[in-house]
Amino acid sequence: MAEKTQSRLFLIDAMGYIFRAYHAPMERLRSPSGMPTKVPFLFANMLRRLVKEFHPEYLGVVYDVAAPTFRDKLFAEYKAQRPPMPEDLAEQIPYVHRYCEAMRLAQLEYQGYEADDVIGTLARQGAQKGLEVFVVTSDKDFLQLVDGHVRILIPTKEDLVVDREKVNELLGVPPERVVDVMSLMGDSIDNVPGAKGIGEKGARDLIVRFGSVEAALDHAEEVENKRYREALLTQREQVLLSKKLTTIHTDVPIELALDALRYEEPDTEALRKLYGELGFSSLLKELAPAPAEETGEYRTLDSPDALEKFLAAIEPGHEGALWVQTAPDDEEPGYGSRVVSVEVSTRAGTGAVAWADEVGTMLGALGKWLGDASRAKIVHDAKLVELLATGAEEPRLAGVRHALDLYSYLLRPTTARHRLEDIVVRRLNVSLAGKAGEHADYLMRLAPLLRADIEKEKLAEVYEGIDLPVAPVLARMERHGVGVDRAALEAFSEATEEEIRRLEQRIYEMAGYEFNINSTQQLGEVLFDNLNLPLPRRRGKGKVRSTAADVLEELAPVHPLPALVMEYRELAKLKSTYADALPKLIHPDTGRIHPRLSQTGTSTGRLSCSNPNLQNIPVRTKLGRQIRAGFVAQPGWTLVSADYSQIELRVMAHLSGDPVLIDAFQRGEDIHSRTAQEVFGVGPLAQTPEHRRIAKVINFGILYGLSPFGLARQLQIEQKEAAQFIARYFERYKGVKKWLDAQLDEVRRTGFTRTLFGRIRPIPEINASQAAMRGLAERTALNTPVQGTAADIMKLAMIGTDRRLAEAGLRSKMILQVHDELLFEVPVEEFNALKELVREAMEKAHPLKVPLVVEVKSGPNWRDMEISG
DNA sequence: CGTCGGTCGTAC
DNA sequence: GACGTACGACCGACGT
Repeated sequence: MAEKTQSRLFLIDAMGYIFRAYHAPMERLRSPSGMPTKVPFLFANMLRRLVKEFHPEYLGVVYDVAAPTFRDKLFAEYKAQRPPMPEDLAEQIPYVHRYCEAMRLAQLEYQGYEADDVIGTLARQGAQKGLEVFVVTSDKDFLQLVDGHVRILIPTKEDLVVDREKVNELLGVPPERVVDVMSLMGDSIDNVPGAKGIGEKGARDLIVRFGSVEAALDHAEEVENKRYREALLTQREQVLLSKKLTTIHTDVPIELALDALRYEEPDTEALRKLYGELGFSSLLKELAPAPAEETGEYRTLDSPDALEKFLAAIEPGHEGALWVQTAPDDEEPGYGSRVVSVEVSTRAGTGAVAWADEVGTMLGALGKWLGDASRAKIVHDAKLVELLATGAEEPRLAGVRHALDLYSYLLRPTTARHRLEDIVVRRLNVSLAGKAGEHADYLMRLAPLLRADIEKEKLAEVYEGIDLPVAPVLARMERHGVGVDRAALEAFSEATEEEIRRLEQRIYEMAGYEFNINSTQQLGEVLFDNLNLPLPRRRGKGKVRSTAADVLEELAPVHPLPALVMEYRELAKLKSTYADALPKLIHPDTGRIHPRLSQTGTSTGRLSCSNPNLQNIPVRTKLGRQIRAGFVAQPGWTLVSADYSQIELRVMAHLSGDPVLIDAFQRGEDIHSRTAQEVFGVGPLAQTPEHRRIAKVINFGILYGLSPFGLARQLQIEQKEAAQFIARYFERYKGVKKWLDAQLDEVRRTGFTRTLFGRIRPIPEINASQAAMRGLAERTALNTPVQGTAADIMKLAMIGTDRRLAEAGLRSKMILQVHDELLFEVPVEEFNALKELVREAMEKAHPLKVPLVVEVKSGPNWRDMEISG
């Protein structure tokens, strides 16, 4: 440890920080109970950083008191325009206090004095006592306090320390002149008027020239700039008043009581409780592990027989919890994961574990209970239990009543994680101790809590009717997997490798040297520094200039290199993401790929797919479609694809009730052509392909909440023209416009969107103060009910199709879902039966005001599919 | 040497 | 800034 020369005193401008934190863009941050928490969170993080980096010996947190101060008397309007504190800020402040208490920090407030003056006074006194003083604030006013002993610490990511020199750098004047500059500039936040017409630059120049506000006022006549001169001549009183308001007093009659400010070890238990309550899991992790808390009685079932007896002893009608434990290094268990133990529980506070040392015997013992639908079960991940604890044949898992991952997802679809550990921390504010049997115990404890929430939020129907019943369907899809043609993918990889190398050489030659084409930074240097190609306006928001496809496309007419890079990128993408990656995921036992279809991976209710993601296999370009040819049916079977035609636009027709849109779909019209007719007023016969193309872009854009800007960019037209198209669209589809407006209204009021089936998505950003964030929230609020309703319908179709397949005794297998498409692997002789069965199941999944239309195709692989019937 | 945010590109 | 939802490869900065 370095020798300490001087003790350090930190004075924190709490209210200043709190206001800034409140305006930080983290609307999502909420406690498990739904209260916004960004203020205490950022405050805690700021202090954590500060303690870690500076090891303060003395520290005080200074607040303002809600009482009139001398400034109020001095200037009635001072802080007058400040609106009353927003409710969602006020409710967070007590938690800052609680945090400070838990940290055992001194909290200071003095009746009748503002935090500024208290801090100023304490800082001076600290300096006089020989302390090194840091004032933690982002308020520029405080820069006037800086001297040899007092510095300002601006709490940002890098925690900027401001000394005399730095003040000069920031404001262009030394600390003694800060007040003068500020009182000319004014401060709209603190309602310090300043001089109208003089901004930061003007203020600095005037003070540098004249030395003080008074001198500048006295020599106003000499100022050449007319605006400044007039301002000084006409606003003398206001400027002098501003100076009084800005000046921080360092002579408040208070006494620095150092002993009270000594930094002490925090009260870990209080912190733990607070972090748990607020859902600060990252901070919680940093604390020492929770003391072994009142854990249940856990025991070991040391034989399959004992497990069977345990399960048999569960009274009919009584719920039992089941946890399937996979290998600890298996972060995302799925098909093929190894089961190391199973845990069961019938009463909160108890749990029993059975170790699966003999593969299969343990699961065998479970079978009877698992398959008995009259025995209600509580599990975490129903799909995983189905996948790992049952075989391909009967008995399957039956009688699942509570699936906690689905509960968690339905309640908070935007929360990143829904692991049992995460839910335990969120709901019960403890972390698991790692004891065998504990998982099943917590399933029992949590199930009634989450179930109550589900009912309160009116989510039971979507749970019972959609998300729970689709889980076993997904499990069977994962288990069956998808066949791939390894040789075809490897051949593709080799062929592209050669072509990629040729392209690389040509690119290097053109650039004049070798570089990493995959690095946007290096590519940017080649294009914009060396070749001096024109920088596209306003692209690239970081330090790296954008080299995205649309930028390269714009550059293509100027130079041949961008086109080569685009070609290189297409090949490199196909090779690395698909051709090389897919064969690695072929399962050694089955020779097939078993992607994970996640039911809790999206905010809208869609599925997501990973390991690998088969929902983004190329289809647009000819080259890309070669990858698609790598997905094949086994001999004697065929692939069948059934996709919904325009499902999202149909959903919007239904939700909005727009008569024109409904009419178009009821007549079975080409919807893009109809939109072209509505927007451009040209009938189908007079339409050019261009009309329809634009109409198509508009139709899709509407679903995403597009702006004139976005439409103009995509269509390469003037923004004004794009705005006309949109206006025209809404004129013709008035019902759509009305519905979209009503959606926004509702989300602004409630903070939630809902799909047709009641699935919710919280959108707290809808009332954010930052326009960009609010804009995104608004578009999200428009898109989610449409996308989510379509997803719900697709899940219903999957449930119905799965049931009909079983009833019909067909061997055909549903193997994949790609949002509006279902893929099946079908014995050729079953094809005709399957085709009608699927069409029926999908088109009748749920009746809407418009028909749902399904197109069925079949073929030997996923590329060469032909329409049939 | 792992983690993580940024950029890019694929799908619907 | 500027059109919604995903997953994943790659780079490069950062921390150990």
